[in-house]
Amino acid sequence: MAQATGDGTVGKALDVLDQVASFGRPVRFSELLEASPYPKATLYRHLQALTHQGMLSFDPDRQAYALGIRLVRLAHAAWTQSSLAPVARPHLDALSQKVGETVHLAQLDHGQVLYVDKRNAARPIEMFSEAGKVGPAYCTGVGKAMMAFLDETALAEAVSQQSFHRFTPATLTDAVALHDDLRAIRARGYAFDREEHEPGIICVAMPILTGKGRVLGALSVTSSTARTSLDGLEALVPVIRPVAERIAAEAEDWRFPDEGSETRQRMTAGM
Amino acid sequence: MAQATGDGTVGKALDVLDQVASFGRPVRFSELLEASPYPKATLYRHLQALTHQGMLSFDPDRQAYALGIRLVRLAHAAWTQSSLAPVARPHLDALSQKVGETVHLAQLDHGQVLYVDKRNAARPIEMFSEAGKVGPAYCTGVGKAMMAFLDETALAEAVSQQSFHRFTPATLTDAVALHDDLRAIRARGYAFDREEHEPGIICVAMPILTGKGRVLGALSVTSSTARTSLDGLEALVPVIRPVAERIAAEAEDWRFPDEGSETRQRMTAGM
DNA sequence: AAACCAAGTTTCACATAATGGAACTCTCAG
DNA sequence: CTGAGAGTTCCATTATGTGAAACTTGGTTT
Repeated sequence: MAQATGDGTVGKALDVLDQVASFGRPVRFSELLEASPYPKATLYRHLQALTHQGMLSFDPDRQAYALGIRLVRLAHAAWTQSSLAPVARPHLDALSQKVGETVHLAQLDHGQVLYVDKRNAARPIEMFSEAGKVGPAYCTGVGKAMMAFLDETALAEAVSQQSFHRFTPATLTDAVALHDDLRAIRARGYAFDREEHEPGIICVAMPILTGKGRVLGALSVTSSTARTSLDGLEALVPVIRPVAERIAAEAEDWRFPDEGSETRQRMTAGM
Repeated sequence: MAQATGDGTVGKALDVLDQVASFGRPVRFSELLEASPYPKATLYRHLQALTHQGMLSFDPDRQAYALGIRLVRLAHAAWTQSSLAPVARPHLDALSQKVGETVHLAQLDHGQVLYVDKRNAARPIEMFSEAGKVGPAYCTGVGKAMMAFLDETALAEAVSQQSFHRFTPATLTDAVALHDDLRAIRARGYAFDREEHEPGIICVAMPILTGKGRVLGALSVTSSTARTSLDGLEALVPVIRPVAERIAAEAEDWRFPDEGSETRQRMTAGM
């Protein structure tokens, strides 16, 4: 239901791409065929096209399709040219340093939370293996912080995409409970995760909003009930809020440093 | 000439995607139109479809298109399910620790070198802003190490995609010189970068090959002429080679830990 | 305020390109 | 050798993408 991809051929091809992604491992043609709404020939040609384009790679030994490295290249570009993530980087460094806790930066993607950066007080960030992860929106601080400030239609769509799986006793398991919490968040200006996703894990999350109130992303500080409490985290709000505001401001008037924009040929500095 | 995208509608749409990427910043419709081979309406519909699909994002304030965050999500999946990068991770850690120099892991993508991971002896890895970068193949250690072990047709294609720009006096500036070096590399089993890309920067690079001799990627240790010499780097070969072999072996019989593969809904562990 | 202009969006007849059933080819197992 | 399963190609049908041109919108000039 509500499969609703629909955007012509391109949409279908990207469907196939997602399908390959959803397996989380290289897949055989027949496995895809089984799970695909498309007939053999159609699926085949889409796989061909995507492979030819480098969006998929085909491992001839294993006879299996996997996601292609062109995606990594594109994502690098996406991350770099997104106004939010690169601008936020130094601020995340400073913030995690200051509060000594794990800091996340997230954006909303099809009703899900997508983590675009992270600072783990102790260990340094773990690259692609960490950033790029997605998680549920209805039971995470960042997710709720962002949803709370969506306009009506965007919110409705986002809510409809939530699965409301109960992870812990505190998980909000229906749209009504979620809306209540969102209302409170809107009034308060920031969100909490009260062990809603994982027992013992709590966080405060602050939305990152443009001057006009559009949601750019969210910022959170995560800790555990063993180390602190919700009150303890709330005490950090005066530290977190200005960081979020700063990031928003910088992201908004981020005028691109005029790099020579050669087509598809960005040189690296250090080999 | 040799624009050769060609794969039907999907290919064209991905062209557009690349075009947006090539700007390195959010772009207006008209800017794209100017640089696009496609007529207004066609370009417009492709942008619509891609945006709708989350491959592009449209910033309503700026009225500009940028790469979408869906790419980041897909790239995360690509990185995770690629057999090379995740398998290599601990080995890179160990290697950089051991040799105390910068270590790169790269793959070949359309004749260019794509860095998929990196360890910088001193500073921790710089995430998306580093991994995902592309560089020239003909004048880097990893690039030459990989090209040297391609089969004839793949090599011909890769060579044809080199730009042979002279970065330093040592840069190989034509196909003949490159072929000579590749022959030597094939004989020797590993490649050098003799300040060919950047003055003062040298490296040794080892290809990562499957049992059948297929190129999976390459591994390099980079340093500067101030700190060491080519001989000094060559002395590390006995350390590097087994690492490359180990990674190759593990990547080859990487049988995927059977995670529950829910479609498009991978849960995160720590909020 | 009216006229203008540029940027973006929609329309529509047409032609290209995607579709999918079926036939074909390969490879491997019995 | 025979059969089964997986993967690839064919081809008539039809859905889709195409692009010139008309239209709408928002901002600027006279």
